[in-house]
Amino acid sequence: MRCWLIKSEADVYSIDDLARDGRTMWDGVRNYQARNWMRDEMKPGDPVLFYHSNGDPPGVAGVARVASAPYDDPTQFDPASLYHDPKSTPAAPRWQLVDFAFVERFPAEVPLPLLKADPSLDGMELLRKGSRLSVQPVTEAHFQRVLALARG
DNA sequence: GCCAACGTTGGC
DNA sequence: GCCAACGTTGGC
Repeated sequence: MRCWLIKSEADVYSIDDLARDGRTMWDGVRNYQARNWMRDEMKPGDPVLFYHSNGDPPGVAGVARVASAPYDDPTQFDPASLYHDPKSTPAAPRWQLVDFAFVERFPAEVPLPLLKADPSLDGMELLRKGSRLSVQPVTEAHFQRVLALARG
């Protein structure tokens, strides 16, 4: 089992939206590295930190878990979708995704400055300068540390 | 709103 | 295959 982190802008799709929906299809990822993690490495049941990017401050808002095997992102075939990819066909799809299910919402977000200030999180991909990957692996130690921070 | 970091595209 | 131009992400 591996641990993960996914990013979403809270005003686009937040942990509260996931709590309401129960589970969701993580569509629209159009970065090959992020796709590869979902397609090749994620397993149902893997725990996932849910990060709100672009907040003031940004921070980790809760926990989800991988809730499906990978499958083709249907939005790539839909000309009406923002995520339509004209170079992608059902016979040769480019983009795969997984579903995520709600696990918990933290009482308060763990803010990015707190993560940055924590020496035990050194090396976390999220904290790397210039890191933009929206789906990324997290070590179990880092995952547990974020949970500990969330529980104060 | 600014800008650094990064990924992708396309000309050559 | 190189690399400049461009678009996007995301913190500040």
